[in-house]
Amino acid sequence: MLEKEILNTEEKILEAAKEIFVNEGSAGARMQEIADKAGINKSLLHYYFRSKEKLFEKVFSITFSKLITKILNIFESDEDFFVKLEKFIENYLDILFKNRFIPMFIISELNKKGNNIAVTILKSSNIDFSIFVNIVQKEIRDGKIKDIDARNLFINILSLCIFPIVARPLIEEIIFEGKKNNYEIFLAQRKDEIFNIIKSTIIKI
Amino acid sequence: MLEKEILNTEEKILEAAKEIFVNEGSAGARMQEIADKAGINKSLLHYYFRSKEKLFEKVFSITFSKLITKILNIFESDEDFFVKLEKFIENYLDILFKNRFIPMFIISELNKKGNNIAVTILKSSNIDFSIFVNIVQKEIRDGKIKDIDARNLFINILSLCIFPIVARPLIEEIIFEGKKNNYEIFLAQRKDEIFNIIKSTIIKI
DNA sequence: GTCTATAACTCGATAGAC
DNA sequence: GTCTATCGAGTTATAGAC
Repeated sequence: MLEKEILNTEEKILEAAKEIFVNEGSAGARMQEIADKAGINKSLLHYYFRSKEKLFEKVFSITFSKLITKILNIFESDEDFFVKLEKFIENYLDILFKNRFIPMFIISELNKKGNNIAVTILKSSNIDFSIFVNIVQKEIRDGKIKDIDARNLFINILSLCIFPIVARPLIEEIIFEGKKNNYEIFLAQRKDEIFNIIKSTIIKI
Repeated sequence: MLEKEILNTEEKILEAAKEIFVNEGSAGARMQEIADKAGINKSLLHYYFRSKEKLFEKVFSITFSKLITKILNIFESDEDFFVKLEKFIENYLDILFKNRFIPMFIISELNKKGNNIAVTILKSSNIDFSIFVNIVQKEIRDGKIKDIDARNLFINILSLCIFPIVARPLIEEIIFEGKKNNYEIFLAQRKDEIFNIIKSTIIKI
């Protein structure tokens, strides 16, 4: 019972902190704002997480590992590679669309100079990229796809999926003259576009 | 003479401010740091630009319009479309590589919530995207390229060029295990990769 | 665990001398 | 135009009551 109460407050804080940090960045976020959003007092934040820095560390770490897991695990089923690819693009764009500020947050924090907690977390996360490389190389060996560089494939997929989300304000304004609706329709239609582009880079002729 | 002195100080400030704002973001930047980098006193910043906000406005506006100009003007020559495309990718990747934090800065500031100066500047900049659309449509009419959506083409090119620069810390760590050199070699080799992908989306069969 | 009050500090901005 | 000194608002963090 007591334990549950603790978890509840802690979770409320983490949820609120995530929203504020993601929207405002580590430098722009205010402890007062996080406390307000969590419906608690400012000093409770320090009681649970000691400092703003430590709270940020926790939030970034959780948010980052969730995002990475979603990216790396999805190719691990036994289905046909092209089916997996299509599903991945479909699901991933949906996730990105619903969490549009997360990738910006991650990338932006990782690019900050100075002793960067985000980079420290990234380095200590030990992501195993070779899993993806092995899957791709198996497909190549089996003659299912062209002999391509798995690193290029990976970067191409992420670029085409993430950039339009991250650069949304720019695209919305320049291409769609600020019409939010048009941007969203266009984005939905882009799933096929992205799949076809990636397919054309790996398909055997 | 006096005028020249003014310009020099103003320029020194703008240059220093650009570096600090680009590296730290508007929220993370410190007036003291800008003053130090410009080799002047903090109060001089206020003398020239009144407030941090106004200084940011100036810096963002200049940086943004430089970037946009580079993107939109490059397709405006009379050369063959594929040649223009290849040159653009080549030049643009070089520019991005030398100014790796600029796109992150622009995109990051544009994504901030609240009354956002960056967005105001974007809206008032009146970028004419139709120039690009017209060029593409002419190529289509002339039978030089496939009947494609110019908006998709535009976003594909930018995605493939900008994302790898912006996501550099992530890519460098995940794919190249922190080896800076390997990332740079890989990026140089990607020029062809990007050109070939884009070419395959527009070439007539 | 949670709150109120407040200390300690950072930072943008201004006053005023030169 | 440029500098030194300093104010004052805003923020993180802590002390201490309940």
